[in-house]
Amino acid sequence: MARVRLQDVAEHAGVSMKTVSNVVNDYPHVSPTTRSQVLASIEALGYRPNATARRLATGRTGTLALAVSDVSLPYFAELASSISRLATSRGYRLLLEQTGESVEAERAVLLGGESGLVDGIIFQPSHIALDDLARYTTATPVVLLGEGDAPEGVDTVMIDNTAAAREITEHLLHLGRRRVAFVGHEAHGLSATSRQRLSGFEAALRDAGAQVDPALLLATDAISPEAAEHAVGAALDSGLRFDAAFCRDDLAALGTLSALRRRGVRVPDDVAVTGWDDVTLTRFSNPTLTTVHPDLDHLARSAMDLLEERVGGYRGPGRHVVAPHSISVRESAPSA
Amino acid sequence: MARVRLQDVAEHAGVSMKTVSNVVNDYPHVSPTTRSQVLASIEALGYRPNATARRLATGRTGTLALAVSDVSLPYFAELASSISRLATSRGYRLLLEQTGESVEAERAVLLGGESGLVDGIIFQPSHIALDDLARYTTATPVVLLGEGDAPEGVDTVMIDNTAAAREITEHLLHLGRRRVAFVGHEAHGLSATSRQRLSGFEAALRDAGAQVDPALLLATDAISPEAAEHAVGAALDSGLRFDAAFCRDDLAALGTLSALRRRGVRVPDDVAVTGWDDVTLTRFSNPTLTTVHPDLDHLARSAMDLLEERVGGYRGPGRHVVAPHSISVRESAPSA
DNA sequence: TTGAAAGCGCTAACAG
DNA sequence: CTGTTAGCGCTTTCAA
Repeated sequence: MARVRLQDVAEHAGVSMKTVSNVVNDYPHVSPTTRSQVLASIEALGYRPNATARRLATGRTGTLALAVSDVSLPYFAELASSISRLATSRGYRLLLEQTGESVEAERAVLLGGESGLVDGIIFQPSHIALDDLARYTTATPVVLLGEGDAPEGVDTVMIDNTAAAREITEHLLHLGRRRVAFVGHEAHGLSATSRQRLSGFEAALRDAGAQVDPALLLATDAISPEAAEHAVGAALDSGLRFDAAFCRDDLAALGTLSALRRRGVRVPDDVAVTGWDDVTLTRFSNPTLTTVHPDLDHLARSAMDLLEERVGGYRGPGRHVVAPHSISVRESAPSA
Repeated sequence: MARVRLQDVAEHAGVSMKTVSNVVNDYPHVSPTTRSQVLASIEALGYRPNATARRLATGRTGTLALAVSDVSLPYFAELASSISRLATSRGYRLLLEQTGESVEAERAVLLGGESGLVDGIIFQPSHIALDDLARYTTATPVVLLGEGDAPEGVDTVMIDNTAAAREITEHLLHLGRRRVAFVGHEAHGLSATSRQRLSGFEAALRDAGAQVDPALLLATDAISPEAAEHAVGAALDSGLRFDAAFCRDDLAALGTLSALRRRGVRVPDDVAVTGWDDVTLTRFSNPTLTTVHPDLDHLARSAMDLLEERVGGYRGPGRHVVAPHSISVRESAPSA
């Protein structure tokens, strides 16, 4: 499959490489005759420009990276879908990186492995520490997603986790619930995400004069519905009682619903349940799920905007966009 | 951020570019002294090899593309996660492409836009026609996923859809169900996927002497739980009755469960429901979902194997791997 | 074991 | 409006 090069097209058309290049890149100043001639040659030879060579020559890769822990998690899947669409519409390709549960992998994202491969990175860190983040910041523009502190000089986009946590807890309190469990934070090594949600949760309880019972903080050893089901199940079996469950995310909520159902506990009658992320399936669970709705569109768009500015050469201080959120009220914790 | 080049390292270390290159690429024949010297210089200057330049020089990109319609769909999300992990473990990066509902986009995947960007493509087509597929096959190695016919010479990996459809239909028949609806195929322009599942479905019904009632083929105008909920809801409201629903995929099944629940129809007592794909959430729906379980691991691994052989230069005829499947029996259509 | 130099395919000054 | 030419940063014969 001898590849056809710009050179070959030039010869075939009897013009210079520059002219072919001009045609390929839709340069304005090419005579119509020449243009059609060149186009004919391109067609005849089946020429396709080599993206790699172009990259090397221009220095722009036209590629962005999205790094999340695991795209099989519905929230990240929806985020990836959204970012991918946006990237395409703005003329970028999208490289997908999964960091799993490994801090190493998160570091590698920042170090960029081999650099020069992408113009910028949209990165939702899960486990890496703040100072690590700061240390590994490289020349490649980065926008941080999710929550947690960010090193100075780095752009971030996130919803106000603490406020959202407070709101959805208040929603539970308005329902008259007083023994509210928190489900799904990490048993060891609390993530920034969990920390913020917990903090809003506790603040709301305190403000309402409700008790914050440490026994009601049900940690899990994984971010998964299975782990949540297990944790909630074990708690119930040990005799623990509560009338509401604030779940760290929709997946934990799904596991919680499952644990409750298997034990004949009615939702929302006996226990009201809330999730976080408002992924599609929350509208199809049984019961449907009350959950925090982040404005994913706004989030994705902001991230792309900030990143494009950095790619475009912006060198200023870190910007911090707070994306809007709302509470999607459904059956698992209806309106009062 | 003046980039550090191989050249710079060479000068700093007082050796030639070739030597630095040798060190960077772990070439065997470099004297330990030289090596450590070079490594020191690399460290000192903070050198990172430029991937693009390397690509241009070697011709290998070290990148694979995965093209699916939409990664926010759970099955594709789980597929992408799996393929991404595999790709990483084999030393590739993964470019994510979403084709949405557009045949154009699917063509573009094959044409490769600008080529030379990836070594190979794993592609699950949704809408493109067979002859289109054949016409647009290019120099870039491709492995086709999903179902449907493939042009000669192209590698494919899929489960035996027709057989799986037959099996899960038989499961429903063993439960004594006789009026089985089919939910979720396209109203216009049946996809190859739907066609095969329908054909296995109908074959099983016929073999059992059950009736194939055209009124029970509930098409939807999108591949989504909403669309399925709508279609099933409309059918029920119009007085249509059935005792089982074979859903084209898990999302359609979720929508079906929802429609049934809203109308007080009990699952599985009144209507048994089955899905397809066995995505994570099927274990947490209420009721949990009986569904076709494709061996995703086998599927992903096979696709990678075939692709790597092609990338490695294999030019033989198309291979066709049939990945194993099974039926995951859960509450929505329990064992007889 | 290491060095010199010729590309990989394209872009972009700079001339013409 | 079009041609010439020098890189982009790395790999890779071929010599030394």
